[in-house]
Amino acid sequence: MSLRLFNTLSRAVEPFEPLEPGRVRMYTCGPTVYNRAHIGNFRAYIFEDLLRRHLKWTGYRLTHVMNLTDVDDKTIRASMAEGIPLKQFTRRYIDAFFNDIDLLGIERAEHYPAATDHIPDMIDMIRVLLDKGIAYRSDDGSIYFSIQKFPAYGCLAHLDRAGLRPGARVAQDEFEKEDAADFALWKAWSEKDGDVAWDSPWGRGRPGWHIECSAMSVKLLGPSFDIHCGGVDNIFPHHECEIAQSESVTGRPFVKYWLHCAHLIVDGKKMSKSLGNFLTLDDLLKEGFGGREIRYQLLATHYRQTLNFTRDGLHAARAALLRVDEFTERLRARAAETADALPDWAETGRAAFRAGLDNDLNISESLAALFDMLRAGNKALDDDAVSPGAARAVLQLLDEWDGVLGVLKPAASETDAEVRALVDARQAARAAKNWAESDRLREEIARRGWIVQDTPQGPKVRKA
RNA sequence: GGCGCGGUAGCCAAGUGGUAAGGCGGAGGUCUGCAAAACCUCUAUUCGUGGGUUCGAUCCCCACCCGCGCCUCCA
Repeated sequence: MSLRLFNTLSRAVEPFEPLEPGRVRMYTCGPTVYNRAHIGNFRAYIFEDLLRRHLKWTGYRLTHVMNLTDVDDKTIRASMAEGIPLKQFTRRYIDAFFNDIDLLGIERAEHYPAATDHIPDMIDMIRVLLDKGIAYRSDDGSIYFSIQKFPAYGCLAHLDRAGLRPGARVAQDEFEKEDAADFALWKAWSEKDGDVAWDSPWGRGRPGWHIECSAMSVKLLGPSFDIHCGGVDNIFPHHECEIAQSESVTGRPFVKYWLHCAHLIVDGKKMSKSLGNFLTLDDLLKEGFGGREIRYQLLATHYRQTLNFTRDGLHAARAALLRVDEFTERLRARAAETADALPDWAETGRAAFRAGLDNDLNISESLAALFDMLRAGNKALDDDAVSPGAARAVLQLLDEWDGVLGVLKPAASETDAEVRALVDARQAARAAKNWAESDRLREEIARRGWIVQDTPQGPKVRKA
């Protein structure tokens, strides 16, 4: 069975067939770089990372673009509040973003275009829309997209034009629009923008948010591409607007598969600053959790399901990963240099793992396959029924899986000389059956953050 | 008002018209100087509630209850 994905356009799971055989072009909405990203953002990026890795594992050549929104109301407001140039302000959060995704084991996309580097492309697109009579200029010099001119508007969100009820968030002063539902392609400069402005045929101003993604995706991936991802909140209006703009300009179908990631909640409640459960990666690292545990928890729930992020969940992730690590170590201790055939119990797991991910990235099925294999493998090791060549083959399989999950390999942890000396001293005490001294030394080692385990092969040390 | 999602063991979380994956936690056991880890066994007669369809429903249909999302720039 090959890959099937849920397409928001059809609201159904469809077989995945790229526009060009063997090649996938994918665009994912990236961060707005005005503050530190929160774990909800990372949930989306980790889902996209899983998709990306699985596509590569399947054998596709992949071009993945993730944009950086480095100009919008929030970036402008925040940089002006600090009194520093926009570019300098956003640089700080772009750096933080890359630092964070590294900590979470998120692979780099092929391109990270920044909106401010593509203003001319946006202007070109807007010009075409004006020429076609789809966009219009208002009195203040802003340009709007007329949704009346794009009958399919609403196809992604499955919203009727008639069903669009003006929400509280429609600014009251936007009287210059012909229709309240029209959206801005270009915003004329206003005092609030400070020195953030670009010249255009319609005067100074800046692009609207939606056109940024249309311009950069079409430029880097072409008029039609395979996959576009984002959080569910982007379905409307952002992605709806992208479709309207892009298809109006190119006359071609914009995106074949739209994939959207559900939100997460923290301790059963919506994440919000007022509830004090608004979490950034830094917050969790300060609490002593590692990027690997955080990645595991964010990864382990199916992407279309609301995820409940909890400290308990992080502890559960830590325990589960420890089991994986122990299993890997047991195999390593047994493995030969070269691999033989995979044992039956691993062959079963191999198929099940793959089937899970192919089924719209059903990670739960795949993790179940992993743990089923782990149990069977441990049993076989206990029974001394694993040949060195088989052990190597299973290690290779785990390596292959980790290419997709990005979470199975432990972070390298090197003991220092001091801890090693304590471990040696403890071994000496144990050999002398001096249990009191042995236990005291174990305490000593624990205080330095390490756990000693006595095994038939001698003591093993791991980070607490 | 419109569109849509979800309610499965203490917690997290899959799943299917044929009688409940997996993880964490918990209990007992094997092993161990003691631990730890690992392994074995156990831990939902039951899938929000009430009807219906069916030989059979957690899974399909209807109603209801509860929680949640979107309806113009929040992943």
